[in-house]
Amino acid sequence: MEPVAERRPRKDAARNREAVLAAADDLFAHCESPEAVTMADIAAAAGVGKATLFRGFGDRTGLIHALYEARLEPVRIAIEAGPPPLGPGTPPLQRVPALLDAVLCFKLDNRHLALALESAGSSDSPYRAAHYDRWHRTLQAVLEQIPGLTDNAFTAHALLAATRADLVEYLAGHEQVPRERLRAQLAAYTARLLGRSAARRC
Amino acid sequence: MEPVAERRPRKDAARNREAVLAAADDLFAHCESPEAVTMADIAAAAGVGKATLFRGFGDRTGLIHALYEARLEPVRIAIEAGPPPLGPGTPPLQRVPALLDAVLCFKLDNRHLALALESAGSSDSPYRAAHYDRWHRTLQAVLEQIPGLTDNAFTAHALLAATRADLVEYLAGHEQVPRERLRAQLAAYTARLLGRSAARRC
DNA sequence: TACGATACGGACCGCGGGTCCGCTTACGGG
DNA sequence: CCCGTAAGCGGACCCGCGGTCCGTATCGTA
Repeated sequence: MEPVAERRPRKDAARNREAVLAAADDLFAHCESPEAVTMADIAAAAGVGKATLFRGFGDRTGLIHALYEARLEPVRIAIEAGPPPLGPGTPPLQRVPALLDAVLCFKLDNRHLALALESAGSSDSPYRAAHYDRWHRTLQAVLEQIPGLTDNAFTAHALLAATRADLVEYLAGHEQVPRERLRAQLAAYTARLLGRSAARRC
Repeated sequence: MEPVAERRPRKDAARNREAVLAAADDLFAHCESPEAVTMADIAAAAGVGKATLFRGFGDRTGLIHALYEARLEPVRIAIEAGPPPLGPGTPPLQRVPALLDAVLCFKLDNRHLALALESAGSSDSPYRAAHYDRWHRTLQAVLEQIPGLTDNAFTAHALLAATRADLVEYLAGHEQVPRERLRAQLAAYTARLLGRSAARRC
């Protein structure tokens, strides 16, 4: 019944964990489709036995989640405690587009990962993932501060849906839309939605 | 080099095809997750050998596509040649929300199918499917008719993203949002986006 | 009725996620 | 410094699923 002290892992275990994450990131980044990279591939690339993957991460989606969260952390911190326009203390009308732009940029920079995560099989809907919930709560909270809006929970979902990994991949990859153009379009879309809701009184 | 006459299939083949579609629809409808129903299950439920599935539909995604297109056809027809507010000849500002509502309702009524299709594995992005392209073209074309809008291709994607099957499933299933409320929220969202762009001049 | 073409079905295969168990290695106490 | 032990390792192994093959049954026709 002690507080149990949470024994820290052995040194080699930690080293292996890092090796696996690095190898997985690399493989996902260099392969066409996320499901083209198998667990055995990752284990081999990391110079490690397959069981080590499963012991360390539970299963395939656990591994992907761990990778994703690791890459996401800087963004999370910037949102929770960073300077404007991302951090708190930014006026809502600027923070909403800033949040969405951050999400979009993250997905552009980590297309392979986001894709691997969101297409991980429908057994775990992307909407039940912790990071989605964080983003949704944050966005909704900011929307609440803008007067004249309703149904902010839905609105937040709908806005985030515009940054879905496979859509981003389709537009940036298949349709070759340049990064800056995509960002501009999302910004314009957001602006139109927030509209003259509190900006310019008629 | 003849026009090849496209020999019609044998009677039992046609019957089996229908049996398979019916069985698959039923299984997808009654199972938790789309990937819980295997090809062998479908074959068994249809009283047919596995090879018959693959001969008739190519592969798993082919079968799901066939099912989806079959269920979708009435909606397609209503959009292409039906009466207002869905059909052509409707004023754009009413037709956009009508189109989105039709998509939403279809996905609500066919949650299992839409989910099965969109989570069919990332090898085939939902954005490369024929039906998505149809919807996107239609929606974009209608948006073009509304003055004061830009980036209509992106806007159409973003609006359609709000009706993604897994989002709909999450809201209607997990969050228990009632059907009419969802429809109203999507309508409000759309209306806000189209805003006073041509509705009410200040 | 007889015969070719078409379709059938279930045994079979390969592959990938996940597990098991005998061996190795880190690390704290003597 | 060495030893005991438990945490960690690895790859052979298992299982289930998508997809194929081929001998057999059925349809449609003359």
